Amino acid sequence: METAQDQGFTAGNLQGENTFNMDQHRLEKLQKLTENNVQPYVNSFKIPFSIKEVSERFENTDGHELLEKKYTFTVAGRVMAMRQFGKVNFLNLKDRTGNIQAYLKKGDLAEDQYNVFELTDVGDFVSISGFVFRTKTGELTIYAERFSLLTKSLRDLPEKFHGLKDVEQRYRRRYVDLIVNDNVRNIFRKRSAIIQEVRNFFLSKDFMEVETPMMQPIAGGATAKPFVTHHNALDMPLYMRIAPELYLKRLVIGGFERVFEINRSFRNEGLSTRHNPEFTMIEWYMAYADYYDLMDMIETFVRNIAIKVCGTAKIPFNGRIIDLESPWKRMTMEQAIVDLGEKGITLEQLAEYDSARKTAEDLGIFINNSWGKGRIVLEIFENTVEEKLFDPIFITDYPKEVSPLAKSRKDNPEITERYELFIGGFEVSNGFNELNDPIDQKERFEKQVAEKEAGDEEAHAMDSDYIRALEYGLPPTAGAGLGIDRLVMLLTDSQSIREVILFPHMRPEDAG
RNA sequence: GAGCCAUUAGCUCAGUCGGUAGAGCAACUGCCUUUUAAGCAGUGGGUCGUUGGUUCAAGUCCAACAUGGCUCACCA
Repeated sequence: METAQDQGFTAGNLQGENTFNMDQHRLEKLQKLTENNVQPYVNSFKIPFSIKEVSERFENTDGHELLEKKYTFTVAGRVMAMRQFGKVNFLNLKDRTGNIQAYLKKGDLAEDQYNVFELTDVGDFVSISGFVFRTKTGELTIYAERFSLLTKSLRDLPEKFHGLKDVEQRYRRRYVDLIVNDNVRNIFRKRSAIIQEVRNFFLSKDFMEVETPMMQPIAGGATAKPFVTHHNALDMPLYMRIAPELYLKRLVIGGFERVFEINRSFRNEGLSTRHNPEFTMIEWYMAYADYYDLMDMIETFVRNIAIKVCGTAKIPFNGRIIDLESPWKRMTMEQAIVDLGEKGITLEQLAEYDSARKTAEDLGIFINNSWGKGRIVLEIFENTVEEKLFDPIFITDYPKEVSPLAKSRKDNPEITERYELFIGGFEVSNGFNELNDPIDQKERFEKQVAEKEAGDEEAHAMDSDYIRALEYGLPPTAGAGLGIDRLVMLLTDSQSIREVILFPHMRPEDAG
């Protein structure tokens, strides 16, 4: 049998280097185990039942019946706590489904197994076979008749009571965070459930799930700086996608009238509690629908997901309750500025460039000379209204100037048929009737290209193939994106996006 | 990119006016046959983020740097 020593992996030489700062006592135990021909890392171990299956089966069985019937099971998991009490020992075992207590008594176990147990630490993976009983306090417990070590852990877990709190260490060692902080585990379980519910909703509406390129020759579909990479064999630059939008609409043109993609996108911008360089969203496109249909869909599925995942549509967030249950408000951007923004602003002030600019400047908002009225109105909205939007609200009638891919209204070409959804003070979703006039689209791209040449790194590049695709004909289509990370933040009462991303981006630990 | 705050034992944290580094948990050694933040007695554990500076003397004061958090800017 190959031992740790054969692999040059001994306590002695690890202590000598001590590169990994492992616990010396654990290394000594590891060495003793290998000296006694006990595998500290077994190759394979299979168990028929999870801890939850065992504990749920007997949760209503009283102690007398358990002693009489002696139901015997094998469980496996990580040792989370050990309490020695004379010749008996209690340990808490944890697997993906839950916790159960085990009881080990010296003399009841074969001596060689008890010797292995004595070399076991909190953090090790073990398996225990025995019958189920209840302790004096009534706690369901496995009475160990067989014990084996499955995997030795060489590092101490954080303290049992306070756990791991240091935010930096929690993100850098998310695995430890997940081992000891059940609330963190639950956030990511909820995240997974939310994504499944989103997927199920669209599948149930006859949408097709697709995958489009993450590396693109032209990064389009949003206003954002892309990450750049390079393809060696083709000797060409490639951009990490900032949105899947233009590819998804090509698919609608190709006849897939209802498509969605749960996608990771990448934006080369600053980090914040609401921005991670890579983030997850869902985009969906639906032919023969308009942006009112999109708003109806979102309201339905977000409310239903909240009920399914949180058990209620009135969810706690940042010390308040967000009401997802009542019908969601819809309001035009200019009306929102008047009703919800700084007092004293009128619709008339927002109607013309000069008065809108003066209104903005009076509010201390910086105005670039190249901006038109639409951009100025958006700035006023973002500065005075956005953070106040706590309960869900759809803001509609976005200016054409800031909506290069949305269709203009027939009665007012400067306004697009578009909404943005705000919940909890930030944007969660954005959707609109898709611009399908290739000539109009080409003109808007050209305008963006001019802005790009003037120095705006976030302006759209010309995507000639997309124009060509539109020339074949895109049916009347509505499309939307919804930030999954932000939805998860809302439904888990997380104030930082990094709390809902398993491995948020960090600078290297050893920098400098 | 800017401002503010933090960094002390494996973890959670104290550390007063600048005067030789502390606690709890964890670990280790004993005792204890139904404990559960078990208990009792004892032991070991530190480059106080890094590098400079001031001072007789720095965890403590100053500066720079590193990492993180929050706020702002950019953005979804």
